[in-house]
Amino acid sequence: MKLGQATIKDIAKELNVSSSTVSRALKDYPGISDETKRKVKELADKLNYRPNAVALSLRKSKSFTIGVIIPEVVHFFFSTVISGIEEIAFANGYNVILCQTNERLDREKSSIETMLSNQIDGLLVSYSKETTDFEHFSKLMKLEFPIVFFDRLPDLPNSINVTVNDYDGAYQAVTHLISQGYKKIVHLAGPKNLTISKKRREGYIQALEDAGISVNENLIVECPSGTEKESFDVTIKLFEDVDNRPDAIFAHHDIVGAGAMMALKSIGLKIPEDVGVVGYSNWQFSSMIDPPLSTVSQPGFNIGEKATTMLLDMINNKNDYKKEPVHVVLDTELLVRKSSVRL
Amino acid sequence: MKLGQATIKDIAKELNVSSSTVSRALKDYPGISDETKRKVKELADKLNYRPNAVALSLRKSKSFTIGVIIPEVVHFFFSTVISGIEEIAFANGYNVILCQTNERLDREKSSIETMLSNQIDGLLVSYSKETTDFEHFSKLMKLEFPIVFFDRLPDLPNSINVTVNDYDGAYQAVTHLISQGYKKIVHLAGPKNLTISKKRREGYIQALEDAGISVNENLIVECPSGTEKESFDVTIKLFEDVDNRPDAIFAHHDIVGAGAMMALKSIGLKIPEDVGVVGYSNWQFSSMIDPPLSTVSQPGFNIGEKATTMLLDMINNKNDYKKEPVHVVLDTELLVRKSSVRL
DNA sequence: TTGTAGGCGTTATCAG
DNA sequence: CTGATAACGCCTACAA
Repeated sequence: MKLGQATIKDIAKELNVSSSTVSRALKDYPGISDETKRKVKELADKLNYRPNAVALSLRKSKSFTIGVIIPEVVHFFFSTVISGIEEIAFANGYNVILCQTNERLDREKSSIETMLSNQIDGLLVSYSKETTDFEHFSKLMKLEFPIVFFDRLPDLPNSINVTVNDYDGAYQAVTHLISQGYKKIVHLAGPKNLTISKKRREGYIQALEDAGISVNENLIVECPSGTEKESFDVTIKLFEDVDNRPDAIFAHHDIVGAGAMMALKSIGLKIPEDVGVVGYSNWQFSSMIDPPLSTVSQPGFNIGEKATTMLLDMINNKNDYKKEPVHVVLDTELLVRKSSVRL
Repeated sequence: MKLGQATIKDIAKELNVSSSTVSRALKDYPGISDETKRKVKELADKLNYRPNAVALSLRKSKSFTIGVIIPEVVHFFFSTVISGIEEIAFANGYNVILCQTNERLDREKSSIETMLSNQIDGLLVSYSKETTDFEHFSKLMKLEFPIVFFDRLPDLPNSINVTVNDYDGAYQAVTHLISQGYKKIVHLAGPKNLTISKKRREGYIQALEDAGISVNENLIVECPSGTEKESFDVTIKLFEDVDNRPDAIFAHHDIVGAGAMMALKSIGLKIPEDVGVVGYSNWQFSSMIDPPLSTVSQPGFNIGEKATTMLLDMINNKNDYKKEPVHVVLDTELLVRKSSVRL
């Protein structure tokens, strides 16, 4: 800010009027002579006047800025969500402050503190994998501070949530595998404390039960870190017993699925002939790997849009979400590709 | 901000001291009795006092916020850069306001206006594909407003720049292809107005010349949008003439490379036996496609870190970059995978 | 139609 | 050791 930005005062001084007159002229208030308005606007233009949003924030106790807490930008899914958030925020004159937690709770907490210091008007949150206690959120919610959670939902009453139908996505994926004749289906699951993981697991279990296949807990293996390497190792282990191998994998996201595919190839198993694989999230790469990975597509952009729209509604009291818990569920879509089709 | 946040005044009133005393006590100024300090801090704690960063910004004419302008978050490369930016900013007590331009100039301009209104202390920019005139930047630079450009560099004297060595990356990639015996190497190039495109093209040309291969302009085809579909179509066309086909492709990024690979497969050509392919940027998917795509890896995270470090130096006058144009060039790394190895 | 004064939360300066 | 005051830029009730 060495910009030497012109202020209302500067304009007032030069024109020999008061700053209130300038302020009003700039906003086309009634009861200002056209002559004055013209002069003021002209000079403002000439001086390249730009209202100081910080002063405005202070004055109005409103910053027109929303905070976004996400685990990691580099996750394709989250980057699409951010796009949606940005779009709506921008269209409504709001700024977006971004903080990634890198899946760490301490980072999450301190980011929120900083954002609050900066007087954000509301918060969009997808919390970290380390977060199991939600008091830092509930504290704010009790004070009626606007928060919308997306993708990862807290175990809190009255939270406002936007997710996809993870249960249904998983159910569809597993049902599809069953329809292709796969019988012994592994679930490479996500961290237990995430609702999305729970829901996907439930969908997996229900699909099996509805097909009359008994659920074997040994076939549900957690891949908490979600890296390719982790799922590679887990998969190798699962397929160790040559006489008793699973014949399909439902992975809780595409990277995990891709890691599993590499493992399968490395031990000479053919996809989809020997083993079927379905992932989750429709990452950018999923259609390009070999064979193309079937997956459950989540509408990330829409999630961002919807969550932001709701948050702005809350901020501007257009809608009273307080009366009941709200949970918007967007539909997933099963994308069937080669990795899971053998009929 | 229905938070009813406690202010210094509140503390002062409750303790029957002046706000200046509270302010000083909170910051451990000398000349405040330990007793007072204790009381103030205790109460501040109890009231969950949080300094109002907006008021501070106004007072100090400094917001501890930097703006970031990028084309699109969903580009893997940019998301890694953001990670690097965030990391350094956060570590130094700075916030990050993010705006994506979606490759549109009007959006770029208005984003900058908004950010300036919000009194950002500096700007990190990778401009849009539509941007050919840089006056909206040079205007600010003349006023000594701190700006660091990364990845896409403007045609401006005295700009502070961080990029990778695109020329060298391309040179290495093409030299590698030549070393594998490929002779008729296509370049699927990026938009002409981007320096990165120019540099990569130059590297491509130089590598050919150094190997004594004459450059055929028909083999340099622009893929401005950079989508899979576009490069698919372009590739199909390039290989139409069965008797006179190229035998290798150097793509200006991995998506373009992947699109080309799909096209090659669709017309029955084998990679790398018939045609070798090298991409650029090392997208997440590149190691997972079939065959794994050779590529030039750019250190996105490091670019973000470096650019932010430099920007903060400028903001805090720790370093005087004004005296001469600065261009930090980080090294790329050629990742040789199956798509380009046939010897 | 315009001006004056006060305040949003904080801190620097000057005065006790 | 502590307090009063002014100022950052803007808006608005009240006054003229």
